[in-house]
Amino acid sequence: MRADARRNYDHLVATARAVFAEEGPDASLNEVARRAGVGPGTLYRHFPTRQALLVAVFRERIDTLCAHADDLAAHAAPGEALRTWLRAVLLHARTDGGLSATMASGVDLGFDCHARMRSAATTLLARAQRAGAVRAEVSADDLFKLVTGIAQVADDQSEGERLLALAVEGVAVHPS
Amino acid sequence: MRADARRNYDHLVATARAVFAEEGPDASLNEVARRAGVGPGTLYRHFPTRQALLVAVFRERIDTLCAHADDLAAHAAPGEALRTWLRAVLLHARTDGGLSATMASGVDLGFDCHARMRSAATTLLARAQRAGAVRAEVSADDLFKLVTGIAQVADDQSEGERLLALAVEGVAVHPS
DNA sequence: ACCTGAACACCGTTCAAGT
DNA sequence: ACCTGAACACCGTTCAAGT
Repeated sequence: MRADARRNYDHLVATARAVFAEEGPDASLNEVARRAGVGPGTLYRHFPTRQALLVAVFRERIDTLCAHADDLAAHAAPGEALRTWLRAVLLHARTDGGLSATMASGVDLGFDCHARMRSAATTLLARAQRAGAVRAEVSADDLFKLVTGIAQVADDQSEGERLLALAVEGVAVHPS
Repeated sequence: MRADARRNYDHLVATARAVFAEEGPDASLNEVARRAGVGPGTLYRHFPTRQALLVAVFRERIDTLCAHADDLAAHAAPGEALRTWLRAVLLHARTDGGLSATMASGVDLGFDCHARMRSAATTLLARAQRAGAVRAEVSADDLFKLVTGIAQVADDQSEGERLLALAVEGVAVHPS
């Protein structure tokens, strides 16, 4: 990779991060290119699709979430570890909406973003299920879909957490 | 309202129904106008916003859902009535995606669409709560947000119903 | 190799001009 | 009154021409 190409690549990612944060994941790609000071063609050369650009931007966040999952698996009670992680996923999905779509899309991207998230979720989920805290028939994908669905309709994080808690505990009353 | 205006209005609604069904709620309004054989200005004159057009299209469906709710309130067991209705709402929200956004948006539209859905939901919900079948702290808006969130991420109706059942019964295991 | 930016086919929206 | 459709400012995407 030539030096100027590398520089453009990095600068595009940084600019895209800012633009997505400001205007959401539907922001104009032409504007990203404009603000990065390159032609639109350069953006498309590096990132043939909007998804590709989103993934580049979110990569570290996904790393962070996975690390958080490892930490919780090592130090927190099974049920609470899963709940806490889902709230963290919700926060990220809400903050930059694109992450949400990216996770729920199921399409596997250039690198193993989806796979890593799935594996982090599976670890926490299996642990909670072994402890008898979560229904056996629940899958990691179920959880992602619920969280990303909630992320898309919640007006703010606290409403999102409320809905998430509702889904986790159940809308229905259970005989106790 | 002049006769040609009335005719255009009706034809636009019918065309929009078809176009939204084909291409989803983000379909091009210019194309709706084109297929209806009128200028884009005419569309905007009748429906100043996309929401206004969506509401006109979905009006009957909303009527149907409300009637369904009344029927269930009269004939089904409280908890099951609510569940059945939520599945019906999910189906409609999934079928024409716009209904989903319309309901969750919370903005009150020209006519009482949102209010009527809310009242239908509240009736079924209150009944289920009185019967002790649903948590007391759950609100009608909570239910709409959950259903519409699920509608947006579910790939098909059966997956949606699965997620809905999960949220209603709860992801967590409850001591019994 | 890589970048540029004009160009294309679209979009939503407006508004002068017509009937 | 109501409709028309050209016009404007955008968008995503491509691709010949440059360095």
